Amino acid sequence: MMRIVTWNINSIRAREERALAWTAANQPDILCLQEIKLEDAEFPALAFRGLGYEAAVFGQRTYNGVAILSKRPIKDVVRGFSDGGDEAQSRFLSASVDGLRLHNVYVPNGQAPGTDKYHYKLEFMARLDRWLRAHAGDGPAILLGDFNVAPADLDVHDPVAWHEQIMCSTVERAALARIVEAGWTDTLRKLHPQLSVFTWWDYRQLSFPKGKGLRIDHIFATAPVAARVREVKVDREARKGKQPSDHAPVIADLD
DNA sequence: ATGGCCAATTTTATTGGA
Repeated sequence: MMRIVTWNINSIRAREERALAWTAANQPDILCLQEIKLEDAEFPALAFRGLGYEAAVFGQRTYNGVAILSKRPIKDVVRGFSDGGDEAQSRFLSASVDGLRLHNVYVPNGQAPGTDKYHYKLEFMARLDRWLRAHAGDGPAILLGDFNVAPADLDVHDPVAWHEQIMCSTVERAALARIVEAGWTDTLRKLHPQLSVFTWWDYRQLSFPKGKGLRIDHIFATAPVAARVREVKVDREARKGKQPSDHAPVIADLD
């Protein structure tokens, strides 16, 4: 059994204790974090080492930053796309653990359709698509993280209210579909085709207690890995209590 | 059984998140 988790932690500094306690309790083999919001040197690697984890970090202060934590050795780390393009934002970290390739991504939010940030988001997704097609290869791999896109109306608490809004627009969904169609399986949807389940709830307006969420954090896998997936779930417990992240962890258990 | 934005910086306002 192998447990792989993605979690937008929304500042590891603000949530270090919470992240450590959750990790100790849930024992992921691999934990991929987004929005760590600090530089590599400030990442609490020692604290995670105390729980038995190695860390690969592609940090950035204030915004962004991604990390991979693993019980087994992390190899062949790629920080950013290293494709000659803009690396001003730390949003992509790729590495191998026991022959399994992991691609941890934090897609830009995009603010609102039509804005500069929206176009940046679409460019980032096109760049991710190109990078994966060029470098992902055909071995066992997982693509996971905060994609900031709800793939379908089933992933939205109120599809009418969110119609063509950020994270739900037709163009964003097409950009994600373009990435996925290269050979990635949405592991949660494979196991739960009709389940309404969310991974993010706005801090405002009692969104979490009211169930007003979106499914924007995903774990995709290539076919041989997807065949090993036994369960995928969202840990809503982690969204409760004092000072939670606005995202909940998504957990995939593989044979 | 979940709770009325939050985190970081530019810090007593502003920016970005989603």
